[in-house]
Amino acid sequence: MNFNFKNENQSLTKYTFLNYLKGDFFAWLTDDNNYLKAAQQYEDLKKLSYYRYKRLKNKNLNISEFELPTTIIDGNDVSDWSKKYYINKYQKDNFKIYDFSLEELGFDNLVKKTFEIMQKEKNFILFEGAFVYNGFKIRTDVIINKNGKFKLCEVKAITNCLEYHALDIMFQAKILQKNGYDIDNWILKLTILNNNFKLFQNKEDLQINELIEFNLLNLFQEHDRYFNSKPKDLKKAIEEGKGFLIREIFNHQDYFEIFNDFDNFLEKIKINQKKDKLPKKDHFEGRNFNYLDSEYFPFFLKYMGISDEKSIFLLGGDSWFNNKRKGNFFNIGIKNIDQIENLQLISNLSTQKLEENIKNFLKVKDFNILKNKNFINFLNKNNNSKKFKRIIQKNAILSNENFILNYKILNHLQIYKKVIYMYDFETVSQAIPRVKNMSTYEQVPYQYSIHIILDKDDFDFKSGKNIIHLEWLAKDNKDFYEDFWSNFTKDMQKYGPGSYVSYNKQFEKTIISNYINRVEYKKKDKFSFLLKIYEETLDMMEPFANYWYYSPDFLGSYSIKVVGPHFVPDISYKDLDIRVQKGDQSAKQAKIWLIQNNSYYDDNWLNVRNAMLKYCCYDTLLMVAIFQRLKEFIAQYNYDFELLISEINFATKNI
DNA sequence: ACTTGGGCGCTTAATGGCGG
DNA sequence: CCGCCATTAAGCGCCCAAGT
Repeated sequence: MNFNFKNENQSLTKYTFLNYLKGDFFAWLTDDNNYLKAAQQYEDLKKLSYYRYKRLKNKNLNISEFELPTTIIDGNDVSDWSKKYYINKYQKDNFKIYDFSLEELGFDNLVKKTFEIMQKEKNFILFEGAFVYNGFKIRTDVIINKNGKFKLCEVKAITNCLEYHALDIMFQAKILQKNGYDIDNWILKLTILNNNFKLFQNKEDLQINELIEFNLLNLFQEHDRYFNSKPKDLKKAIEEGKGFLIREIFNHQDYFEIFNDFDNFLEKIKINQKKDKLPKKDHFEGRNFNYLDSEYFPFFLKYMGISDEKSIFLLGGDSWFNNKRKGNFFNIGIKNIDQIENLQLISNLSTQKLEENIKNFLKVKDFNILKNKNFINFLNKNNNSKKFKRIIQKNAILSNENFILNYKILNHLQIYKKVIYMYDFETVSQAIPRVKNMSTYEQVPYQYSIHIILDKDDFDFKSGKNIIHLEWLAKDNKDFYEDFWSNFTKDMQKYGPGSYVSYNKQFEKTIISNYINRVEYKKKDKFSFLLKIYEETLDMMEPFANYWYYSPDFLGSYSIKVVGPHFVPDISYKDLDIRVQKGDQSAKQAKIWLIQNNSYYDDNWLNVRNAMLKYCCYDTLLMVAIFQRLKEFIAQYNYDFELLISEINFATKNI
């Protein structure tokens, strides 16, 4: 490899710092200059983050809203409203307002301007102040000065705070300290969204933006704590003094050295970022293995020479196979799936509760357990195949064969009635809701698709025999919520009673229950049918989530996007409109449309709408296809029910 | 009378799957 | 980014027996 990168004008920001905590490789690659030059050599990198490459290649390129990730759309939205929140909150104090977010002076000039305000002014609110220390540039979301006392707030479009949020704001605090500010006497707060917020419809005639403003002081909350994971009740947890003070991150054992010897650490980062090629790597490092979730992960593996075929990183679908554990396995030399053969794949606790013969059975090595009749019968009878998913997963990969519990699947398929309604909701969630009575990040349904099988014993998804497709998509962004439900209620009864089915029913059930709870003051009987759907909905995901059918192709996943193509590889995304092809694009289109409120309703929207209609039928059609294939598959077998109900007789000679 | 430690069951934390 | 769900790991109080 004789390829050298010359790095000029590197950008050192708080993200450089935060990324470096995850690992030097990751930090190096997330530098724009480094990335761009590396991408010229490694084609994979271009494909992995197409928009990033496109943006960096052509700096003058105007990225349209359609190309912005939804997190950016929400981030900008929350940023805008947080300013109104602070202006509103300190209205009575008559503070001076400085907003540098739209200034085009260049960073150095902003630093000077910020410095002047910080020195001379008293009683002000400053948005997007600029500071620099030792080459590291930061922009502070909000700085408030009240009678000489400073307060720094970091605004996040989230409803809880984790360790990396604490690191984020405390890095800024450290830079301010190095600039000579006495941060020990500053108030440091994380400003987050209040998930109890509701866009109450107090006055009928208020426009949406007026309504948000009306509820504004309840939209945000400030606090100074972070948690290892999200508490069920954040408010209660804070009141009880749970969690950790963000200030204390300086004394956290993992970060103590960094913040105590800050200058030295910054130098280490600078040296790393200036390296002329990708840092060589043969093991995973960092304080955690979170960076394994990065979009660049497939590239990491390839660069480290890790083979795709039997890598332990293929194992997923189980919190036990978390990135940290897999990374640690790799570091101690367990790199391939066959090397985990001897590891205890079931927890001690689970093993203790098993019958002795099963325990012995699982100890056997070099034994094709997935084909063993006794094991299959044991799982068919005991409904606990999910407990053995690691074993199923590992052996399926090693033998490259499917694992099937016919009896379980047959039982599941027999529950379905003659007429089957396969339904799917398309929803959009926004950090700050634009639909009346909605709360932060609440999923708003704007589109549904229903495939109806008129006779479960006589249909075909390819010819369309006995298959009906119904769909609905909001026509404009005004008050579509009620229309959605009245149309859905009507369509779900159109061909009489039947089974109601969705994939991962929990999601659809939540959407329905949100609506039912919201309108309970209205006549109950009007919603009795929705309640019936809520209670009776079957889950097409069940055979896969419970490992009754497992293919090595699944790699631990049972998402419809993995299971669908396994059964019907001939249905593909190829025919779909380019505008809704990529991942979550459909939801993004709707989100833009909702956020823009009334301004976006034009011809462009109508084109997008047509594309969205085309896409929506895909998932429900897949459900019909999966149902049909599963039925055909099971029909091949002759069932020996005598065997299935007989005593499990373990052949001791095999143990 | 007091301390210590193992075993037990219950609760809570941590992780990652699913949908969007 | 959200909520919800499942599994596993860790923490806690409790009992009881053995030791000091």
